[in-house]
Amino acid sequence: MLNRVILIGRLTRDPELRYTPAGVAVTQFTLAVDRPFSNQQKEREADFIPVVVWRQQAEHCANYLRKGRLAAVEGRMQVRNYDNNEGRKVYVTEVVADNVRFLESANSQNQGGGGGAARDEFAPPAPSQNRSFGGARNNQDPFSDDGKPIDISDDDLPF
Amino acid sequence: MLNRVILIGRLTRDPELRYTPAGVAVTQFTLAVDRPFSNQQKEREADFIPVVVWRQQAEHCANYLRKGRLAAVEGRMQVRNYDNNEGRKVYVTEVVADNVRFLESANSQNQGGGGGAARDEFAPPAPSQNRSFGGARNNQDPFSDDGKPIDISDDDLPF
Amino acid sequence: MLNRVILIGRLTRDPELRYTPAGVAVTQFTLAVDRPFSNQQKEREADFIPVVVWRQQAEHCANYLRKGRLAAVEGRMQVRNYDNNEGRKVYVTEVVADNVRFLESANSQNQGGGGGAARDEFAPPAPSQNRSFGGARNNQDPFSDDGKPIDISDDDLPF
Amino acid sequence: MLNRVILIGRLTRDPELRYTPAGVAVTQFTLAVDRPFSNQQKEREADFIPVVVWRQQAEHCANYLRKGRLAAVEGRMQVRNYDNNEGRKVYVTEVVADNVRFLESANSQNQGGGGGAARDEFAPPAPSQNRSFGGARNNQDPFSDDGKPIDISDDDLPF
DNA sequence: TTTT
DNA sequence: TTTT
Repeated sequence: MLNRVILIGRLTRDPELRYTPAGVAVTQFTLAVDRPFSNQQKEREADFIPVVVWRQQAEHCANYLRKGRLAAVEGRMQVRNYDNNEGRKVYVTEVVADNVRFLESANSQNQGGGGGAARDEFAPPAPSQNRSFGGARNNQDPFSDDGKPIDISDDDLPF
Repeated sequence: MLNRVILIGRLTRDPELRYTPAGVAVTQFTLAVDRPFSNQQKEREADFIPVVVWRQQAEHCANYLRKGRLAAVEGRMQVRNYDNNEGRKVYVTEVVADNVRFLESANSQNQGGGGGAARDEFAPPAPSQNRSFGGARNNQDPFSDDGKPIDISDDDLPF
Repeated sequence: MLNRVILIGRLTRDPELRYTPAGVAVTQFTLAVDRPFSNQQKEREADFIPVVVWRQQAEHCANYLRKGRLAAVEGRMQVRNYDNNEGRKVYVTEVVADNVRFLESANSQNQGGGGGAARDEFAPPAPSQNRSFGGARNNQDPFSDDGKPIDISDDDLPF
Repeated sequence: MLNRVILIGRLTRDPELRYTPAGVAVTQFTLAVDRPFSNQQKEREADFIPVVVWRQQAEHCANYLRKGRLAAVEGRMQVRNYDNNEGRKVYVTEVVADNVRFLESANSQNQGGGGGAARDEFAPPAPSQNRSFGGARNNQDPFSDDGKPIDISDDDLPF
């Protein structure tokens, strides 16, 4: 009935932009959110929370976010499940974001490094005809490295 | 850095109260949270979100919440993982609540039914010595039906 | 940059539905939100928080909410100011809701009383041509009892 | 019953640290929170939201926040009222924070400037005996520039 | 009275 | 599989 999540944390990797068969943009990344206090102060701890962003914001995230950057995410918790290749039900919990704020600009000290970004971080997103074309052409499985099903479906669209 | 979740939904079952070896109360339940809109309006959908409550609120929840009741939960998202019996890492996402509100009183129409509740829903919680005794004696695995590890540890205490 | 409020409380009065000159529906009510703990446990305390709802939800609120009912409100804090009749700047803080949940149905025990509601609480909202007509004709000041300016403007529309 | 606010914005001025007669630290500042979209895109708009922080976090804020800095604030909305010198009831709405996150460190480009900060931003807070002494001695009215009553009372303590 |  |  009401489902609201707000997170501030850092990207563990560069975001991954994919497209559904119908050409809808979707970006995934994981946010490392430090816990307020570790139990016995042993080591510092964080929760690693998967985030999904759709449509125009997906492209903004892909263009302006990078590994290590600080971001605020507002959305809702979603629990999906599917049967893995051993016939076992696997549950996946993600935050479906409807609002992402970039809390560090690209000219901060925190460049994510690793060199050789082919993509200009400040270029506006490519025109949408191109994007939906490119998107439809992208036949890699979007979420496979998370053990999620091969094909991202337009049924997953949250709105 | 910031991690806040607010949910309103209905319990899918009666809450389960357990105790850590050190005698700390912990209650688990799952909240069914209706999604704002199903994609193609096919059938009604909900997210089923596991909630963990600690200490005094754990006992309040066990005493006053029942299957089917409406509740508001405020807390943070937590992602745990453990190795299952096939040596595979399993990820568990829960909401660790620091605030639970009961939005339906026990004398509402929505009793959860199923008859024969031995426990008086309006009785004050039993004295804590008894409870922590009983708790420490309870050697069933608390989270087993979710595929979580047998023993709940005091290391899981959020504060 | 990010502005999110979530409240659960009870209406202090029946909601008031008005219309802007352009015929956009807007409803106002005040939510009494109990404080978690009074300071010295003297008497029970609450915050009385003004809420504004626009468009379709405004009409739902007017139709289904009543004084005393429990509701959840999600929105953003807004601070307006205007010059009062003594030429002094007055600040008004409200929650502009984008999501209102009715936590008690009309057939609960909590009817708000006062007798003689002419409006059927479960009737669907009147057809929109009528409403916007009636709205445009309603030339009472919408927010006057709160000391707010006489005319509600279409400039106040949040989206 | 539930009252939660999360804001991200920039301080409009340096925070002001005061102490209650009993020596409890309290800091006030205003957060400028940009609105998601101005109505007709005329000019950019923001809400200016007063924030109050108590105890240890009050001192952290006074030490590490400055005008112009980005911060995240988590807390609850509080509506106070008092009678002004014309015998008129004035309502004051603030966010009582229980969690403040500094989203820009002091060595960012965004120094707030204005020269001559006597206080070292990275020095740890002064020892608490001194602080509560200094605090108790501070008999200026803490909130006077907001038109609030002269004396801040220990009754205002939220917990 | 307002911030980037 | 994880971020500063």
